[in-house]
Amino acid sequence: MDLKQLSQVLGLSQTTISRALNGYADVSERTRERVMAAAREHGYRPNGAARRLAVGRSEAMGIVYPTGSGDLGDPRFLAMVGGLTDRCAARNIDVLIASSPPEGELATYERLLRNGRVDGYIVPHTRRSDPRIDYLRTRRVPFVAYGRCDDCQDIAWFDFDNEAGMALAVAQLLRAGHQDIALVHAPTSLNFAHQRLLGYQRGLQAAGLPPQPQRVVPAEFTRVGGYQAAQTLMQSARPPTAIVADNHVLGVGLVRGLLDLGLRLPEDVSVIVYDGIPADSPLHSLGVNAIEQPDAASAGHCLADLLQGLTEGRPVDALQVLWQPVYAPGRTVGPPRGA
DNA sequence: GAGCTATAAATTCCCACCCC
DNA sequence: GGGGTGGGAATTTATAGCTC
Repeated sequence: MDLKQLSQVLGLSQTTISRALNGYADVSERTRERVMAAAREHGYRPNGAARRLAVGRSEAMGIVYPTGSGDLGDPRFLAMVGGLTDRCAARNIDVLIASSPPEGELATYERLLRNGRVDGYIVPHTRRSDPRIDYLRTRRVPFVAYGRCDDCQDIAWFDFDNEAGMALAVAQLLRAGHQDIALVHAPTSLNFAHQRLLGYQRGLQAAGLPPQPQRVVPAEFTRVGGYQAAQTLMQSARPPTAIVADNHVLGVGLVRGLLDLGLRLPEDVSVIVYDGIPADSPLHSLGVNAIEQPDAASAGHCLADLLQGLTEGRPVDALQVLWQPVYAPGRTVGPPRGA
């Protein structure tokens, strides 16, 4: 049943029915109740396409992820999306996930907007200099960055304190007696990797240790990257006594690589993985020490709330949220070998 | 084939009507 | 006269159908 048919059933205009159902104050309570009851009885639901046409909104928000990033196999990303979807669904907003080749991301953002498919965006995996953010800022499209960038004072964002988290990891290893700590990190064009590198340097500096650039190993943002980094570090003439992986994708590969080299954790080398080993990995049972960003689903809720705040016109500086990561003890940090 | 018109379904601005 | 109530018409974009 459509609006026209419902209006014929009730003997009221389409206007009155629409306003009664949408909570307008200039409809009497008696008429509203009558309309609501008839809508329930006849199973009336506004036609979504027509509604979107009339209000000029898609009532959907988008996430564009580059193909090959591995996000859809990432339990943390999926948990965040789950939380985001739950919160948006309660507001009758859909979450549209679009994949795009990395070189075609901006075109995908543009296409979804032009076709009226989304009203706003969540921008994941922010980069220090991020053309997606520059584009959305120019187009004046509501968006929330999931992560910060170098120039993010005037945008809404949600992030974890990556620098503090990595400094915390280094402090834990120092406390266990390690002085020779390596970092395996994702490309520092990604903002989180840049901040975690700063945290690593800050952690050493706080302990009065000199910078150890030879212990900083850049890797591809893949499990293979972590695996190769394990070999690079541990097959060198003087391997480190401890390693921190700056994310769980690299971390899984790193731990697999260390085990394949016949090394014992923590007797031969101590390991901390930022974000931890995902529960769906066979390596999860090792109990790898971690820096954790608790409750990804709540992060999704927060992102939805920030986007809502943006569309309600709240000031941007009230829409910048930084959560603190925590240290999760495990069984892969011990005293340095030979100690 | 080009150009114009009608139509779809819902929202919403503006206004008319009714009754106290 | 004014508040409460409800209706007319414009609006949105894509598309089918019609005329020339």
